Parts: sequence; C-alpha cells; structure tokens
Amino acid sequence: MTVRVRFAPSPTGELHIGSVRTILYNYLFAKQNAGALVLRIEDTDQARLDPRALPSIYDGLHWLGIGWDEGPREGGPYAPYVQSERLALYQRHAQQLVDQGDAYFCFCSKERLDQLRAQQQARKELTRYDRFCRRIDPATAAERAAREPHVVRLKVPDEGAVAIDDLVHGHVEWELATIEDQVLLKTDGFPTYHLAVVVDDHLMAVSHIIRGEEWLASVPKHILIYRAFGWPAPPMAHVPLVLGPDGKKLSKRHGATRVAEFREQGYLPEALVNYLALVGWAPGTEDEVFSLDDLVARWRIDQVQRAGGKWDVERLRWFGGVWIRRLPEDELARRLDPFLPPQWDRSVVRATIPVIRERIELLTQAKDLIAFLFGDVAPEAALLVAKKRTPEETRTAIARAMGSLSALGSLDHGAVKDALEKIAADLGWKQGDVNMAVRVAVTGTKVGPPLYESIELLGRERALSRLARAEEILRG
RNA sequence: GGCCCGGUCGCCUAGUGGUCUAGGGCGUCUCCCUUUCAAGGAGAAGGUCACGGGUUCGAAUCCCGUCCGGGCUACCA
Repeated sequence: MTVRVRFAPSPTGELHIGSVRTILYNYLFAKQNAGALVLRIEDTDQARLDPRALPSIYDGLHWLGIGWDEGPREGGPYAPYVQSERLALYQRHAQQLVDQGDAYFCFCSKERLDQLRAQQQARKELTRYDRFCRRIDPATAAERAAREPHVVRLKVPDEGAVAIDDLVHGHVEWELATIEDQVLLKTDGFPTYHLAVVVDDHLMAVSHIIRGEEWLASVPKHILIYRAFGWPAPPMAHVPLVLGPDGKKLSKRHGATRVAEFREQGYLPEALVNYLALVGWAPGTEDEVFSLDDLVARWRIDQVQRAGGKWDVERLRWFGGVWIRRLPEDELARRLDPFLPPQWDRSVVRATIPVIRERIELLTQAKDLIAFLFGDVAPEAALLVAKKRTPEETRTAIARAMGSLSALGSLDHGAVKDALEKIAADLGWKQGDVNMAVRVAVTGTKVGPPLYESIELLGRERALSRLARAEEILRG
C-alpha cells in the first residue's frame, strides 16, 4: 500500500511550534515509508482566516527543511488542496447522506440552540442537540431547505459503540449514546471540519492519519461519517500535545510559539527539529542528537509517547549550542551573516568563528561577542581595575603591555601570550589580573573570546590605541 | 457536569513481570582544565515510578479503585 499522509492546518495564524512537531512526525512517517506528504489548507472557518498563515507555513517549513509533495502551490493529483475551493464536493457529499437517510436538514436558529444549551446546563443534563429537526419528514424538509437557511446534521444512532485501534493509544472506544447529531454542513454552505476532513482524507487517498491528540475526541464522529459513506477509516495516530509550563496546550500566552520567532532569535533549524522530535518520542537508546535524516532513519511511530510533553526552552537552547558547534566553520559563518551588520568585514567575521562557536547557543549572540572588532569601545575605569589592585598599579600594567606589544614583531596570539605572561611574572601578578585589565581595555567588557586571539584579530594599531586610552582613563 | 486520554527526578525521557540498589539528557551544584566566558572532562544532589488495594515467588511494568492533570463537549479547527 502506498503511504500518503497529510498535515492540514487551518490558516488562522502563523505557523506554530506545536503544529510543527505534528507535521514533523507526518514528514518522518512519509519519508521512511517512501510515501507522499500532502499539505491541505482547512479554511472552512471563514471568520478566522489570517492572510499571514499560508506564507508562514511555507517559509517556516522551508527553513526547517521539511518538504512535502502536494499542496496548494505545488498542485498534485487531488487538487485543489484548499478546502474553500472544494465546496461543491462537500455539498454533494452532504446531500448524498441526506438522500440516503443518514443525515437531515436542520432549521433551528442559533437562538434556539443557545437557549436549549442553557436549559440543559441549568438542569445539569448533557448539552447536546435535541434532534428537533430530525422529526421533520424528508419531503417537507427538502422543500423548506430550498428557501430557508439550514444546516445538515448527521443522524447518530442511539445505541452501539465505535472504536479504533490508535497507533499511539491502542484500543479506544465510545458509546454512541454520548455523541450528538453533528453538524456536517453549515448555513453558509461550508462544511464543518468533521465532514471536510473525512471527505478529503478519503478522496485524497490518505493512508494514515497522524494528528494531535486534541482530535481524539472527534474520532467517533469521523468513524460514523466514514461508515455512512461506506468508506474504510484509515489507521490513525493521535500524538501527544506539546504543553506549556502550566501543563495546558501550548499557546501564545506561554511566550514565543511562532516558528518565525525562533528563527529570529537565532535558533538553528536543526536544533528546533531535533528538540521538537524529542518531545513525545525517544529512540530507546541514549542517543539524542539527531539531524532530520537521522530522524527519518530512526523515528518510529510505535515509540511515540502517550503523555503530553512540556515545552522546555532551556533544553532547546542547549540543542541550539550543540548544533552550532556541529556546523562546519564556513557554514556557521554563512548562517551568521543575516544576524550581523552588513558593513562588518566578513573576512574578519570569518576569522572569529573558531573562538566564538563554543560560546553561543543562538546566532544572535555572536554580534555582541565580536562587536569590539568593528567599533570603538569605551572601557569603564571600574571594570579595568581588578579587585585587589589599585588604579595606579593597573595603569602601570597597561603601560607595560603597550610597551611589550609594540615591541613585538608579529602580533600572533602565541606572541601576545608570551608577552602578557612575562608582564605578570615581572609584576608578580596573577595572570588573570593582568589579562583582565588588558581585556577590558581592549574589548570594553569582562567576558568575551580568548584574549590573545582577540588581540591578534584586533591588530597592533587598534590594540595599542585602546590600551593608551585605558591608560589615560586610569590616570584620571 | 459528561465523554475520552494521560500520570517515572524541576523539565524531556529509558523502561512492556526478575539484569531496577529505576538508566540517560536538560537544568542546578562541586571539582578539574583555564587568560574571562564558554566548551570539554570528572562527580554530586534530585524519583517511596500519583495514591490505595489486589494478582504473582517477584510489579514502574498486569488488574481494580481513588486522586490529580489534560483534551473535547460550537453552524472553531
């Protein structure tokens, strides 16, 4: 059997990190089964459309390296892939169910429904449709439907049960008595999610449904629709939710959730993919650093966790650092490019890579680390002087540094090291005290890349003038 | 409220009846390395496997109950 899976976002907002985890699992499943991945846009809720949604899906997934085979822009054998362009299809199928006697027209107003619900709540009854319109005889209903606003509802049997063998959760069963006569087609002629998803998954020959656990509760509705059409329901996997720190479904109020935000923050896509794959899945070994290709090879749907997993930025950041360190130097330089001012000399930037790659977890962190090479620095006197040293002593040390460095033939880091070590020895200072004074003088801050390399990168002229400036500052 | 799904260190997780005195990673702490910060190395703390009953010679693993959390309960997806 040909594997065909899909991801079916509703375009109500920008691409979300939780969606990506589910999309990723679909992608991995498709890849490892030599199957196809389909993007289908479920825009049946006209009120919530967001024009930014589609571009952000394309941008975000492209950035992450997750590709698919059929979709609204790429087309495919089952086009169109946007539900609002398939309305006739749903209407025809809804009509078929009405004709078969498996569905019926409902003319109840929003007001009546609200009232009904309120009454049921007051009586602490199950809140569900009372099947008022189910009693209208079909001929009359058809006549009224020609001129009155209406929806189409599914006739749910009074008794019996439906069940699935979920690929993640195993056997799950529902009593039909707990399920209401679901709306299939709305007054505006658009299908509800439930009708559209079943019709499309069947028509698009989707072989496996892999989606978030929030959909598990609607499975019985879908099974009933499959049954009414006489279609087999494909195997399903309801994967655990990505949760916020409070244990609820991850959402905007928990902080950054848009893929674009992580990109802007300087996370490597490799890190995001790696981290996300591990929320809800583990290989059963102690390996944990995986590229997308590694994941294709190793991920298995039967290893997917049942419980939801909390979003942990600390761990994501750690993966950020892991993947930055794994990047070849030239590649890291290339990735850094958009995060640095365009006027900074790229050959200088390239030279800093070896000393910054172990110090950053996000691409955005590089800028501050090497800024001293591209602009002036203004050291504060307080920072220049080590705890147990006086300003005067420090001034002397800096003066000596100036002397040594200007006497040096070449300013490579080895020579700088020897020079500064000699100063410390002569002065009887700890190396750290000498170096800290020089570091602050030359870079303006107490933390940064290794000093000797930093001075080499800076060059003699600028190093000396910055030392001179510091000396002046200390002189008061 | 109802239906459904979950529940292993703070977090992600390994574990599918004995090898578990419950393993790894993140985070935290200590030490080493060391010119700062990192990275790296070595360690430590941290879990009565939600709780209570069973079943069994033996249970994190099987069964039942309870509790807690979550999802759904729309003419939203």
